[in-house]
Amino acid sequence: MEHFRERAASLVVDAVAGMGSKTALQAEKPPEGMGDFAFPCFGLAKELKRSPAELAKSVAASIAPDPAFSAAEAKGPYVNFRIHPAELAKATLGAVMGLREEYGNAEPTGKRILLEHTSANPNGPLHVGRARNPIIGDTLARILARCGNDVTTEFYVDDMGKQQVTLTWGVENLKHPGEAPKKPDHALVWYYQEASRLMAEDPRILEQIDAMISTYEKKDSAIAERVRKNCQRVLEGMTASLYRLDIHFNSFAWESKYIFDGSVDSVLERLRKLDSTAEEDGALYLDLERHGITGQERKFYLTRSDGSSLYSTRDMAYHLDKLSRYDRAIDVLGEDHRLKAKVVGIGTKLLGQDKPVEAMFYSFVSLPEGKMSTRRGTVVYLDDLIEEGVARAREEVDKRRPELSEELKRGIAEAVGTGAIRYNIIRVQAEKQLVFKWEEALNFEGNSAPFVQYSHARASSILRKATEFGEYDPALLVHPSETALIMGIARFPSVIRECGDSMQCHPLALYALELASLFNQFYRDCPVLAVEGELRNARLALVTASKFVMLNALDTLGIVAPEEL
RNA sequence: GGACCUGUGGCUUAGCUCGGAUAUAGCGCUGGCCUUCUAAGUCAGAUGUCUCGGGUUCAAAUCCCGACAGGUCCGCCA
Repeated sequence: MEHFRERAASLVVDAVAGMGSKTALQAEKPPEGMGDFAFPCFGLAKELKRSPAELAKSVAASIAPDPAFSAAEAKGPYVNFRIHPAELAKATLGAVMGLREEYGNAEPTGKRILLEHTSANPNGPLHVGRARNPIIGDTLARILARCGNDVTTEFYVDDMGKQQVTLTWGVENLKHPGEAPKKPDHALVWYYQEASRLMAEDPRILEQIDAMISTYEKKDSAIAERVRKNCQRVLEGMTASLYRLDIHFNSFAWESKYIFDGSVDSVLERLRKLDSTAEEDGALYLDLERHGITGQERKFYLTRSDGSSLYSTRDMAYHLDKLSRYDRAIDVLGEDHRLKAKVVGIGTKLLGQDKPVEAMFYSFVSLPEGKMSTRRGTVVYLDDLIEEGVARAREEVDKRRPELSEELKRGIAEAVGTGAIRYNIIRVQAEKQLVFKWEEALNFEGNSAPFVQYSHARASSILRKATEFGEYDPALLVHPSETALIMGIARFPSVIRECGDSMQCHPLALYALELASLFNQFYRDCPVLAVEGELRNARLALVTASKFVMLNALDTLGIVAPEEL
């Protein structure tokens, strides 16, 4: 596709040069039925003082004939190119058949990227608000990997915060009234909620917890041990939930490590020497005024009066460590972290690290009745969403495919239920606020994962019934539905690249939907198994290619593509 | 009060980086399509002051300024 675009652009440049201008016209997508690339002539018209429509005509007339295009003509003030369908079919199908699962992948960049995501406080199970992070993070990791990078994913475990100490206090001082749930994150969250409640009521409990924190920060390894043990258990529960969504981490980084190994101390020592930092009552702060942040936000504290470190300071130590080991460090963060991330980046830069701290942000998911809060228990847990999704998918499978084996039905239900959840989160721009609604989160039709999975299954079904096919002639694929589908397939590599460059996932979800829709139109218009001879071979090749690209798109979204639905 | 993000048919949403020809799709609504490779599909139709007001431009959903609404942050918490 890019090849054709560049070819068209260069033909236009040549034609325009003949008219005495060096302006490079930008190709854009014309409306339906007007060809494949359009070059507007308004800018050129101004330069040459001629009317755009008249100019388009003379540009079109002086374009050299090229086998890649079946037409290059003026349409009003535009010069429109139509790609030769046979040429497009040949180039596109050839590429997919050669690369198969790798089609769409970019050349290796040689870059090592550390992608930090999820990093949820281990004080209870993941809820659907927090779930936006791992789903975006994992999808972005898959996109960046297909963009040719060597990607490592990491979960930063906050085992030093008040929330974790509160949880530990609860576990050590309270007794669960009934039978605790089996899954460790669900078992432990009660202690956190109950301890938070008691702490708010009884100042003596608050004192005890504060005392634990203070001892902990003086590098008390016994307390560290106790807190970490509980974090570890909650973490096991979280990773089990994410495992079901096919989300895994290459590594875990523990916040306390950076305290105990002295790296936070050394960071503080170096920060203290900077002109940008100052002290107030013994507390060190970064003056952000010269970094364009004014007003009440300008003093950003790095330590308390007693010299102990704060969260963002430890985060600087962590990011310096990441940047020293990788070419790029990217964080997936909730929008509440915007200022903190900016300051961490300022800090690492001041300490001589020129690589930026890159981040992408998402807005929160709320419930129709308001915000989600683990402490207050006003949440929908990710585990419940997955259970419900898979159960509803199972009902559909039972209804539609009663003849399938139990094993197949179970597999399809799992793929559809979890796929629908991932797709629903990723399909919208990350910066948009989301209100969680069951019927949207578990949508199985229209703009959804099952829609794409269904098209993939249709393709698989055709190929299952076809005998082997050998040579095919792409030039036979000239039906408008075939050409449109091939055009869609040809776009995949640039969609992947665009997502990687802009660190956005939703264009890929929308692309997968479009491709599936194009396949459905082809399916409607062009019988495959019922036609004879050469055309059948060519269409089987197109079905094969479509299946690979739907598979690759779904795989990049972390969604399973079953052979049957 | 200051800073950042978001505002597109009844609902959800793409397009905004890089201004161009009829503003994208889904849900819902109206009416069609299963002796034809899986109807979780498909076709047709209705539904839009692109939050509002200015400005720049031959041309603004898109760029600039100002309002308004929702979210987030502004703690020696995380």
